Amino acid sequence: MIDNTAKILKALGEPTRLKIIKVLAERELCICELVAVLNMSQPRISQHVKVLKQARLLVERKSRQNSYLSINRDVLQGTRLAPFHSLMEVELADLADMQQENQRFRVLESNEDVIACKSGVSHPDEEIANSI
Amino acid sequence: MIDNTAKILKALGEPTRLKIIKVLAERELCICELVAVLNMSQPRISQHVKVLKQARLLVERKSRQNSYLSINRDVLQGTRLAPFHSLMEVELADLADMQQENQRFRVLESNEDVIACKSGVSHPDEEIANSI
DNA sequence: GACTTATATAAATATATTGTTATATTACTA
DNA sequence: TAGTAATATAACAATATATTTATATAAGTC
Repeated sequence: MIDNTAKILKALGEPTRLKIIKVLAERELCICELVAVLNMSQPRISQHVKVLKQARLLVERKSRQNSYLSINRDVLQGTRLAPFHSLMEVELADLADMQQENQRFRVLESNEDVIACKSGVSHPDEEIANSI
Repeated sequence: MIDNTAKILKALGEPTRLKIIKVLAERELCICELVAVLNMSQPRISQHVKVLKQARLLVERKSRQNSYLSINRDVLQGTRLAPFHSLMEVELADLADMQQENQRFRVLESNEDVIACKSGVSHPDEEIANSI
């Protein structure tokens, strides 16, 4: 119990991982979208996601080649760590630490890399295929 | 906000520090008592306590030469991180990970080192001076 | 002021973590 | 099944962390 609790708290106790959690609180995103929003290298995102998955804080849904990550509400539900709770209650748009991330998140659909990743020539996404 | 939250979660995300928090949830203790309960070296305890104080999770009360530590309820109050919350709700006595610590905690008053530390020849503690 | 005692800090070591670049893997598509 | 795209992993360097032993500091006593 001590070790598992420490593992979960440690997984949350890193700025990049907190940002991933905070962005995923908006909605499910795939790795390439996290890369675009956080403006970090793909291995860096993958490695942090791995830590969060190992702590069972994220769940993964595979669709085509994409890995969609979302918050595991079962583990995080009813959390009561005040500062974390405060962090999660603040709107992403109001979070001074994440202004750039928020900006990129808002225009995600026009991000070239994401478009290439999600609607690439090789396998157009259902939704995008329908909406275009 | 991100950085401060990460700092607090990171401070909590280490087994020894979680144990310190869990024991201090029972009652205020000085460093030498933590040393006795957790059966760890004094520098080790002091260093972890320093991290917890820097994250503002502990507050310190000085009495004679002793530093009494207690949980900063202002920071931890209303926490909502489920596994941490669960941990704090379990009785120390029921926590499989801390059976030995619990045992030492229950007999703290008969621990030689603690007696020496708190009621040493040089400056008997009020309470002990009264009770002997 | 000399001597203890409680705690803090320093120095050293071992291990862990983070981030980068390069490469592997896996799933799709043509 | 060859090629490509999305993600994972490996190898490495840089930094951070945890622990121990030894020593310093600071508060109390005589």
